[in-house]
Amino acid sequence: MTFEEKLKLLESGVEEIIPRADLVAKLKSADKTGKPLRVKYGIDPTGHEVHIGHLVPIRKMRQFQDMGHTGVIIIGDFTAQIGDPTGRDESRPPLTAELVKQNAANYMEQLYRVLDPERTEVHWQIEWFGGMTMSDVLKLLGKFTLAQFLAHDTFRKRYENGLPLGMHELMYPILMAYDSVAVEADIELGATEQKFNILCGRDMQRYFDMPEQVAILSPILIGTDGKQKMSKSLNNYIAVLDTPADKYGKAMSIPDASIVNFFQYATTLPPSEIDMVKRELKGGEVNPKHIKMRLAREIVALYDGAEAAKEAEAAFEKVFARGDVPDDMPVLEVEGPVWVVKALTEGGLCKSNGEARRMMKQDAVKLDDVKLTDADAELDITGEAVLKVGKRRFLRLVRK
RNA sequence: GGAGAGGUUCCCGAGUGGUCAAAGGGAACAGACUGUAAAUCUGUCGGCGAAGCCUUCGGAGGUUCAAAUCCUCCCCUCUCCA
Repeated sequence: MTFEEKLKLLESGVEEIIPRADLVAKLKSADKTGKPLRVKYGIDPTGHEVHIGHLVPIRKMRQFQDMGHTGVIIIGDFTAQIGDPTGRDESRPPLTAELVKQNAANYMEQLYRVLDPERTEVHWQIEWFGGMTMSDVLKLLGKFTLAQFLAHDTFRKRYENGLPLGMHELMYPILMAYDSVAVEADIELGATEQKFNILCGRDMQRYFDMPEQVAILSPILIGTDGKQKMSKSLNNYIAVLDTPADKYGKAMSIPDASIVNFFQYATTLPPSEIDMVKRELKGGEVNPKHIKMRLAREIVALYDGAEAAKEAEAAFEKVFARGDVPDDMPVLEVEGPVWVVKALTEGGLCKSNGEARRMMKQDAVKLDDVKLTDADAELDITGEAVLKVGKRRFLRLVRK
């Protein structure tokens, strides 16, 4: 790969590079000296489920790794105690050390689906913050001013709207900034919402007489609802650990208007291909459904392989296009006649008896394609039968 | 420390003694229509084998036949003053 090609690849799918000239310079110097660049990305081990939105920068990291550079993952064991205030309008409850540890382990396992372990360094903030004294902390704090922070939308809005804003939350960008000093980052990756935090890192490095890192900001992946950013709390995410079938299904549920966005940021298709997708959508000759199917395939293939993608598609077609039942579904063994409602709750199709009754009332429950409406009915199965709630909840009942 | 405003079901938000499992909106779920798209219409949206009962309105007590609503204490948030 020529230098130009490399640069082009690294710039693709990226929202902003600050400053671009520095990136070019750093890459050139790395080429010359053979010294890999240190590419940082910080994670907050607050949850344990990684979704594909998180992986936009991680895939960028992988590209760097493939060029011989080093990925540096920071586990934010201290920042996790704060909770990233960015984009939030409320404070987050702190986590226990135990939980943080567990979350981090889960998180890394998922990241290694994308990252090259051979070229990944993992550091915990406690490595450098653990030994700091109050006077060290004060020194760090002294580098920044309140005005700087109030210039940041998140803080200003919370402040102006009279929402609680903890002092410790102001520490978040400062801790993150110092991470860059500690690991001597050349580049920091993050979503655009991390701009402020990452730029604080540049300031901090300058205070420590260190070359400043380059910020490479990825666009924020929109959620499957097509409206808000992908996030766990909005339940509009595709998780790395979702089954291929779930990934496929979730991808198919995105609104047409978001198809291009997903192609751009959730797949590895080259820009030329994406242009073609755009043209197809605009032309109106291809049913957007088919374009979306390709998208779904691409996404599944990225994490689970092409084979799994094909299978997921076949299963999807079977269930949703032909109204058939899937091959794989949870099984509930029954000894004799069962009360429908019990079967629905015990099989995990409904959360409560009440919900089960409601579903029946709403004509959502079927046993082998026969609508069930009597909530008092007993099911007497011979052999096996498939119980279905709505379009996508299935359970195989098996008579013991 | 002083003065004031608040904390309601997933979220926003109404509710100031019974008719309140709590208006309205959002989200979500289900049905119709479809392409697990959008838009639209309809319905559901605490738990219990459904009868009535149980749990819920920051927390703990209290008044009352009856409390989200009144009283006491406590916790938390915001605003203004210092």
